[in-house]
Amino acid sequence: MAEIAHLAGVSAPTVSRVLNGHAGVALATRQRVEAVLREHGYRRRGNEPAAIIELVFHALESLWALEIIQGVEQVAREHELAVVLTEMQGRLTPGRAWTEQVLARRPTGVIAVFSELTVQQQSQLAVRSIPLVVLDPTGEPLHQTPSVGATNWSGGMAATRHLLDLGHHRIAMLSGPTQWPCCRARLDGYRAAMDAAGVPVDPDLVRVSTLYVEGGLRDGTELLRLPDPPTAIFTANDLQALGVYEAARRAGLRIPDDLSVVGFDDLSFTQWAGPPMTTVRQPLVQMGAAAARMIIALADGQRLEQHRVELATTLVVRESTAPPRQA
Amino acid sequence: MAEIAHLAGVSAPTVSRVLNGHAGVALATRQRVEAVLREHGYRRRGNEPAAIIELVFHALESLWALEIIQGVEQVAREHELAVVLTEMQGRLTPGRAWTEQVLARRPTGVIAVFSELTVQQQSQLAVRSIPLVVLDPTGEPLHQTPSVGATNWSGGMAATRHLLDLGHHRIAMLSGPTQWPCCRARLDGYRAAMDAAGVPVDPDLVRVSTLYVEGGLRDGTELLRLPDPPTAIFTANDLQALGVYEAARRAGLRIPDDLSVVGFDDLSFTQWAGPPMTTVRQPLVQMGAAAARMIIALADGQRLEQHRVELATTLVVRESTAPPRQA
DNA sequence: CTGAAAGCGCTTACAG
DNA sequence: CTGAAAGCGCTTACAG
Repeated sequence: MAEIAHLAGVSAPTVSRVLNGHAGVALATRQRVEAVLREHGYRRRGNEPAAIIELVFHALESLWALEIIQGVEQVAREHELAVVLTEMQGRLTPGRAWTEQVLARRPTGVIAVFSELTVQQQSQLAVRSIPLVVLDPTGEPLHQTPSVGATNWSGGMAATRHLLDLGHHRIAMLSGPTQWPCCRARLDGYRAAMDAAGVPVDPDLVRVSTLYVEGGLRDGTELLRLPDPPTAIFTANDLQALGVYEAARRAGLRIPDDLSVVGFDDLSFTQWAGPPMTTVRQPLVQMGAAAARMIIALADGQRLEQHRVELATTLVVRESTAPPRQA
Repeated sequence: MAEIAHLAGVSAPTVSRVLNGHAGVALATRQRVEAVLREHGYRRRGNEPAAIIELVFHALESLWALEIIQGVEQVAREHELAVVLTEMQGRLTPGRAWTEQVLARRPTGVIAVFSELTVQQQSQLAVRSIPLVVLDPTGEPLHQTPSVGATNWSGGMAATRHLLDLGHHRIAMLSGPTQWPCCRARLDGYRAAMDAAGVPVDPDLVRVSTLYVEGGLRDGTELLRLPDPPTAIFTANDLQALGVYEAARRAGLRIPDDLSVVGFDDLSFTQWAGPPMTTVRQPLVQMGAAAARMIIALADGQRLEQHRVELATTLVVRESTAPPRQA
């Protein structure tokens, strides 16, 4: 520490303050010290990283989260790392309390799922050489933060092409909030497939909804009430698709006879839905495992081959899609 | 440490040597120091129990697990405790590696869900004053181990009475493995309701199945193929019920017109099933929270008011139950 | 916002 | 085998 202080041209107490995230250090000083700490891969003595991976979720609500957890658990188990799970009750950025506790635990690494850390939080981790990997980033991924995702654009494209191939033209897209890259990519994939097929996209048929059953029910109902309703709806996730199922049921429409529906994720219940759902599979377990492996590689001082890993999606055709009635 | 040294009439370096097991301390001195250390419950600084709750699951597969996790997270968050999650890949007893790692972590407490620890594991925790609470024990609950569950017997009774009240007589029960107390209690509740109504239980209509969709599908199919099939099926959990939905669909039967189905758990997808499922609600989030609160109380040295806590189940009537066709 | 000084809870090297 | 002294790697309280 004395060495760091000397190199940064400050005193030991100042380095101490930076390390512990205490307030009352000028920004410039803090940055200078942080730079030296980073260069030197500084580690407090006796304070090797704990055999812990921190796993933060914005929310723990759906099977989606559970599959990711399983993937992380799997790799963590192989490396004898404990998994500390935190849920943020829907918030996308962890609070101060979380940061403090994580820094105190000195984990081997942090995986943030569907969330983002502030620049300050990221630098606090970086200073302590705690690697960070984001799974399905919600913000503009900072070019430096390693992240894992799925080939959402291709998935959107495959789903839409499947519907086009069945003969559908009035294909609606229920998107998730488009500021989230994963949702935006699915929507873009849909548009790309429509364009490629020369089918114009009717703006009335594209809706931004929430990623829950309720969103699918509400916006699905509106779509079905249109004067010229869609014959097929591609949704941004399986929960939304389930909402569309319910909207169809209430409208007295049968799936797939009167309406085709495609989901996204392939959570386990989709195969037991009535009817079994055609959906785009995301390999969530593998995505969790990939993120954990990246953490381990980074903690080991290795350089990542790629900062952004995208695992392949695959279209799973089941019984919720069929040619349109008129065709 | 200075205090210990003073009380033992030695210097700090000597205490240090004893603590670190260094050679070169006279036996008598060592014993005197050790005695004082023990009396004072000396903890090297940084060796208090970690602010961690260990949460072990036999498996992380269903929303069932996720709700319990949420409850534990909630209480842990309030008390600034981290939750370390372990999945045992289906095994009901954790292995040696887990035990070693947990002992090294010195958690505030351990919650074992749908699983059991060996007597040795329990005593290793007890010796270190690490409290243990079991949620839905799978074995004969050792009378001393605190546990949390739901009123499964009453739930089974309520579900069955609901079907009887609708006019059903040929009511089947798809049970889970009956060596597990929660499953056994649901089955007993079913029998009790049937007996109370004076309706004899046809042994052909009681099956022990697995707690998964596949089990419900397989055994539900068999039930429906009986010469005199049931008009209603009460299942041991929602996944099984979903399997029965599929069995009915394949048999060309409509729910609830041709067959009534009651689930157990009230996982979120049940309200979006086709048709929305009548089921017995277990307050899983609260059960997780209750287990965490027991851990905190025990770690705090409090005595538990009761060693076994059972939270109330409630029947949620939706659209999968109706009077039998013949009635 | 920063550093010199003092303090903390140890451990180490050395003298006896 | 033991302790006084020095040292280590910090953190804290205070003065400027």
